[in-house]
Amino acid sequence: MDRRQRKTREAIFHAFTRLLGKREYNQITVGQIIEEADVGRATFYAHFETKDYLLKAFCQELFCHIFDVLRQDTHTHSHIFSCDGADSAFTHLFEHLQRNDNQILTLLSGQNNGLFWEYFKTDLARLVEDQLPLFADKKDQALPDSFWRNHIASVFVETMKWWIDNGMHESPETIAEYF
Amino acid sequence: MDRRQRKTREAIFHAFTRLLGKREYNQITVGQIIEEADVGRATFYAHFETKDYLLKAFCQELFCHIFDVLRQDTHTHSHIFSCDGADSAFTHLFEHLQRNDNQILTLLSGQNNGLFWEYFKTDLARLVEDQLPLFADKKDQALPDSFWRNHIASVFVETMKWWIDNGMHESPETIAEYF
DNA sequence: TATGTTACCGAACAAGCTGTTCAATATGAT
DNA sequence: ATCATATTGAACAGCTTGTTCGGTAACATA
Repeated sequence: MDRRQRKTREAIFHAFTRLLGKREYNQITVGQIIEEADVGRATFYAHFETKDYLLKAFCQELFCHIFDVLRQDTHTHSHIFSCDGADSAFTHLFEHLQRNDNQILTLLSGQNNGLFWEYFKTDLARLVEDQLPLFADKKDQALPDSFWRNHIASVFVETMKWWIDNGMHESPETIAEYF
Repeated sequence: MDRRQRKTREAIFHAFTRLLGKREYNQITVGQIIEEADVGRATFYAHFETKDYLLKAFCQELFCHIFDVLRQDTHTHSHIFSCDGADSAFTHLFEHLQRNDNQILTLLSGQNNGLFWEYFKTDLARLVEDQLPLFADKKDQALPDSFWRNHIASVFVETMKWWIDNGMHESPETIAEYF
């Protein structure tokens, strides 16, 4: 990819992040983004068809990155330390969250961020898929697999939400325990 | 309330419902609403500050109504038939849903309806509060109460979502069982 | 029936946002 | 050095929002 394109893309992403810290997604306009990114209007639309596509690309890059790193971590750990895979993966995720890596917290907390959670959950699903065997002993035979997968991912997300909404006073380990 | 006000309010609500059947919430404009409702622009803004306030009032009226009826039903039933309170309340809710009472399904399924689910969950919380004792035996002592309440409401909502997204092939009783 | 109050209409309005176009310029790749 | 391509800035039509206004209709009260 052309260096100019990269620079513009990054500038837009960074501006977007900064604005998300101040305003709600719905309240952010393309005009604000291009001003904050110091980029021409036509340039923005050369990169992203609409604001929603920007959000999609943004989440894809961010969440995919986080989960990929996490999955790699887990593999590495299980190779080197052979610690408990399930606990480590989800606990690590809670830890990342508490440290607010990549300002992910800034995005997920707040008011009308259903879209962020939706994208987050989509990427989370793959992690759950990997860790599924570790929940096998808790699953009732009668439950359909797709229901079970969705249930685990949902409960994880809802646990996160509760944690965030309640001020994140508990330790990541405690939350992992609740989960 | 003045009959004229009632008429206008209903007209707007009905128009809103009809439009929600066609378009996504975000795609609906005030212009479309007042045209569909056959109501003056100024009149709309005399009733609702913005489109978001309309949504809020709309959901409040709809969801509150449904849950209130349900709670009354449950009480009546437990008086007359003294059937199992927990199963009946939640199973009844699944049944209402399957019959698509008040077109509630039309609102909850679809794409970007995070707001609807949010309002739904808020009203659901009160029902859960009532039925809480029935889950007491399943609760780990270590869990905070607020976590537990949120967990039950969340799992219910996520179960509903899964059911809807997967075509609602299962019977209400089966889904209640899964839940 | 008469009177005062309140809601509605509809048209117009400023302000803002969106997404597109274009020729001119700057930057990158080879 | 040359060509391809990304960016710019400005202008644009079209749409949406929320407000204002005088005139008209419906309501409540006596």
